[in-house]
Amino acid sequence: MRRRGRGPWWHNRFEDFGVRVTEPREVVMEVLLGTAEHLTAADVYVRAHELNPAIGLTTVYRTLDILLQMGIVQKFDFGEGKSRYELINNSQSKEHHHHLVCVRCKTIIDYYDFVDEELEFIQKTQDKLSEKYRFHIMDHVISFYGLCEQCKVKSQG
Amino acid sequence: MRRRGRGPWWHNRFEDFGVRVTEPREVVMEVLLGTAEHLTAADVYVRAHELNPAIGLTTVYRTLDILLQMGIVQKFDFGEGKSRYELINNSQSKEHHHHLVCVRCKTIIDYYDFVDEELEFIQKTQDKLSEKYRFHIMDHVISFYGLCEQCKVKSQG
DNA sequence: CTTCTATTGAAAATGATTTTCATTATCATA
DNA sequence: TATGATAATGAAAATCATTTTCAATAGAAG
Repeated sequence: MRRRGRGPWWHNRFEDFGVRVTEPREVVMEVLLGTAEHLTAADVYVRAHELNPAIGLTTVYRTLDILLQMGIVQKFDFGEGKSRYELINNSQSKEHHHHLVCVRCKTIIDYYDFVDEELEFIQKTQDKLSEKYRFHIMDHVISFYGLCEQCKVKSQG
Repeated sequence: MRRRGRGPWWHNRFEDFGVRVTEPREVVMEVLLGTAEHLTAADVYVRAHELNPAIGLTTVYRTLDILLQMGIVQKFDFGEGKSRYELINNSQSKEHHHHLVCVRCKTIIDYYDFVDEELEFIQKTQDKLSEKYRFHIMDHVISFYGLCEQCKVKSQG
């Protein structure tokens, strides 16, 4: 699932999208591919910078936005005042997960469980939504909000 | 379902949460109760200001955060660079909805459909998550990302 | 090689949110 | 009802993520 023509898979995606494959964009992809989870733009910048110090923060922002529009990354906002990005792994993959957010201490727990039920539900909903709103759905986010164990205890005290 | 003691329902919630019921907080609640959908902090400020010009933006932010922690409002981030707030209506209510977000033009469509399937799925998942992560879940958000009709067409051109 | 256009990075601008801090309001109790 | 402790407030300043501007550069097509 790697090369076709001459380069990694995303080269074709860039081409299809009508943008050039450039050094900075390659580096940003490299960073995203080489890491685990939700990075902020600044995180990406720091790592990209290690690989190639010529790359600027502005370009990182711009590249992330392009990747977002292409459906290659997903953008999250957890109310931290900044966004986080991560590569989209197909919904079926084990990387797919969602979040439990504590509204008090703002802790975020990733959970990878219960994908079966989710898949079934998402499939149904997605199909209906696509049709009704003529929307091409590429991805989804599910987040639960509440109190983590510690904050729950504090509430009662 | 209104008064008990002397005041609207949220007075008790404030009390339970250990914070005072003050004029600015009442006004913020009034604004939220009197409007339809997702307001930014600035929106709330403007409206609160009309009702009582003494109220400051800082207090609006602080109040919204308290309401968030109490589970009275929900905070949304759609990647606009600012958050939006709205009162939480019970999941079963007709007000409950989710969002379709266009990653290209950033348009947001609220949808109110398919609550039945959702309720079933959410119930199951929520119960399991609560137990496994000892998390007290108060609310959830489901968002779909993709391309709206117009942007879909542009992509193909 | 030349031209046209996309891309880039630095710096400045923007804009939302938070922090600081002195003042004021509120509550429980003397 | 007066009082002292503490919560809440608003204005201004500080932060910090993100966007815009703009001149310089790189890449593709001829």
